[in-house]
Amino acid sequence: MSESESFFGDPDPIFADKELLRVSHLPEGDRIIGRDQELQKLANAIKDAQRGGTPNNVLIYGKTGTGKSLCSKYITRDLTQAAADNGIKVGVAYVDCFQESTETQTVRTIAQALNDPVQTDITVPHTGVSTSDYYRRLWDILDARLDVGLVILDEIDKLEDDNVLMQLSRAAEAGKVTESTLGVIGISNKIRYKDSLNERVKSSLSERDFVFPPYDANQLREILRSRADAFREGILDEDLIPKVAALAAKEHGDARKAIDILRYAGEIADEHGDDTVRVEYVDEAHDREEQARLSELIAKQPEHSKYLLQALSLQVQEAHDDNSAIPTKDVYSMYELVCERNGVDPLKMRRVRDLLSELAFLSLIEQERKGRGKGKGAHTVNQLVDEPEVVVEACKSA
DNA sequence: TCTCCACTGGAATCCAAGGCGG
DNA sequence: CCGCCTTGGATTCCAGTGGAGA
Repeated sequence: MSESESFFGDPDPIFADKELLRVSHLPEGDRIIGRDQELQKLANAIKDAQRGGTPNNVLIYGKTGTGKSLCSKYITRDLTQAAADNGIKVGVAYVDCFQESTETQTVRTIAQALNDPVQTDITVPHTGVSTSDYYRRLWDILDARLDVGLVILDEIDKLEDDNVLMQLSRAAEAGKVTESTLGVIGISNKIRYKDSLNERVKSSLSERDFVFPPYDANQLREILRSRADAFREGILDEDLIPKVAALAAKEHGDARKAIDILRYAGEIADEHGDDTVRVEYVDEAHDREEQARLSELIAKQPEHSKYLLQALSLQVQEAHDDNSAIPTKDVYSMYELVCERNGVDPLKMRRVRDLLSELAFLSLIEQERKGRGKGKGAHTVNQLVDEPEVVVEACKSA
């Protein structure tokens, strides 16, 4: 790559089209690997929509990185086009229930995604109106500009209550919408999710359910090869893709992880000024991937949760024992210091306990209740799941 | 086995931000 | 513009818990 000197610097020596290595990159149909059956089943479930009929509601299960979101997005996009050829207007709303976990937020997001203010003359404000108002606007939007609305609820198990599912799945029969119809695609990591639903929602929501199995090493290898165009010709070490695929297959067959590791390996080669992406970079790339995933999760947390994580990390470091469990009270006093250092007012104890149990729910920390003996009552101790140094680093970058 | 009491966690309440109808 | 309503985060209040020490 040294022959093309330019005032604007050399072209990227490693990547030809890095976009291909973004996880959100939606490949063309022939490039979704090893999911032909699943795509066909999904298509069958919702195919009525392309003639304006009501699609079946679907629940999809599978571990992270098994292509659930990808296939849902792909198939709904395909359906929207096929329907448009029949003169049927299909709208797709994608909701990440991790981010929009309350009923109000979910309805609002759906309404915003399906709305076109110019066409419907309906506004969907960010705050200030009641939940039922959001519902009413959503129904109006559906009737006004669509024949079929498809709602993808990703990480559906993170929803706080299932009222929204009830409303969505029964919208048509309850006469909320008359000119249009509605289908729901729910995506869950937890295979037992269905058991937590009440009977009515369960029967209407999971008319069909599918399980996406983890990718095996062969499929992962193929997936990685299909994205190898992201790199310049011939710079990948021969054993690189098989090694990354084997690593990811061992860890739950997560394709997203595999792609991320491949990208990091490329970046490491770039930093070393190396013109080959060597197989030796894989371990470091793996570390980076784990750190990045943690940072991403921590970055999504509220400000004070980050301070709490920092406080807990500091105490664990002070204790010189990565597995030491810190009582909530001690975490709180350290947290007050962290807040002071950052120039913010600390939250009260009660609120902090809520945030801590939320962090425990996300498996960023572990909590255990302990007794303390006479006159001491019960209390909770908190433990970091990850290395304190890593957590502190993640909090800083977030 | 009983008791003690700090900590837990549910519930009520407050507050800020923001839309809506009059 | 004003009063009223909604949501969601934070605070306040308080009854209940639970396990080591007696």
